[in-house]
Amino acid sequence: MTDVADLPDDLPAVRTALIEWYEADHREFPWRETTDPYPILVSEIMSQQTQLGRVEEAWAAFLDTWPTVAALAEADRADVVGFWTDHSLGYNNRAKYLHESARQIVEEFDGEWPTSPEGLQELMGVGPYTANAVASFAFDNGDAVVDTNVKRVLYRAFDVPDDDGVFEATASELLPAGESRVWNNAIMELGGVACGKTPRCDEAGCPWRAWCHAYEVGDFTAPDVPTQPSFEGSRRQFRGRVVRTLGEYDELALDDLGPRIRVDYAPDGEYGREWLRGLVDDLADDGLLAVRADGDSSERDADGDERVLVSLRR
DNA sequence: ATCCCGCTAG
DNA sequence: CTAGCGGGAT
Repeated sequence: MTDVADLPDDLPAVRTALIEWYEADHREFPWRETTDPYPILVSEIMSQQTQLGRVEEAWAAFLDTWPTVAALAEADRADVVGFWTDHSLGYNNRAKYLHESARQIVEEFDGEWPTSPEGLQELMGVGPYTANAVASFAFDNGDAVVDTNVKRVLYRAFDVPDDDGVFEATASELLPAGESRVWNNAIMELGGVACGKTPRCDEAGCPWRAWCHAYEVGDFTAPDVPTQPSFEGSRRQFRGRVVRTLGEYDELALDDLGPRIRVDYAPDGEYGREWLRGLVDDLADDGLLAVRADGDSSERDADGDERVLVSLRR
C-alpha cells in the first residue's frame, strides 16, 4: 500500500467545498460542454504543455476540419501535422499521436471508445493523465488526475510530500467516488485560477483556506518542476522550423531546406548537410517526415552523394 | 527567463 | 529511470 498523506478528518466537507466553489463559478471552455470523447481527447492532447487560452481557437478549427474520429483517421498525417504547426501548438509529435489514436479507435476498437482509464491508455499518446481526464470528462468514469496543477494544490494544501506515488494515492483518496467528472474539473480549476504559481487565495475565494497548510503558515512553495533547457538555438527549435517549412512545400532537397531554417546554413559547414540530415532522420524516425533518395541519379551533390528529398509524411 | 491540464522511447 | 520534444505568453 502506497503512502497516503494525512488529509483533514472531515473529507466530505473538503470535497463539498471544492465542488460548490467550482459549480458556483468557473471558466467556460467549449470542451466542458460535451461528453463526446473525441472532442475531449482533442482538447486534452492539445492542452498538454500548452496554455488553455491558446487551445480554444485551434480546438474549434480542428473539429471543423475533422469533425469525427473517423474523419481524422482518414486524414493524411501531413495535414494533421501541418495543422498543428499552423496553429503553433508545439510538440508536433502530439499531432501524430492524435492521428494514430483516431486510427486505433476506428481499426482496433471498431469505432467503440474504451470507457476506462486502462482501456484509454491503449491509445497512442494517452498516458495516465490523459486517460483519467477522458474517462472522467466523457464517461464520468475516471480516477483522480494528477498533473502539475494537482500536485501543487496537494503539496500546498495538505503538505503532501513531493513524490509521485504519494501524490497519486492522495489524489485518489480525495476523489469522491463516482464523481470524477466534476471533481477533476474542479481540482484542476483550483490549480489554474486560485492556486497557481502565484497563489490568489482570497481573490479567487479558495474553498480550502480553512484546511490549507500553506495558507496557514504563509509558505506557498510549489514542487520543483524540471526546467527545460533554453529553447532559443535548441534542436527543438530547428525541428520546428523544418516541419513548418515543409508544410509550405511538397518536397525539398536538403540544400534547399537548410537555408530556410537557418541563415548560417552551409552544406559543408558545422551546421550543414550532415547536421540537417541527422535532424531530418530523427523527424522521420518520429513518423513526422518522409525521407527519400532522388530517383534521378543525375542529381547528385558536390560530394557525389545521391540527393535526398524530404517532405511531410502522408 | 519561466511557465504551460505529459508522453514515448531508450 | 531520464532525455527529448515547440512555441506563444508573461
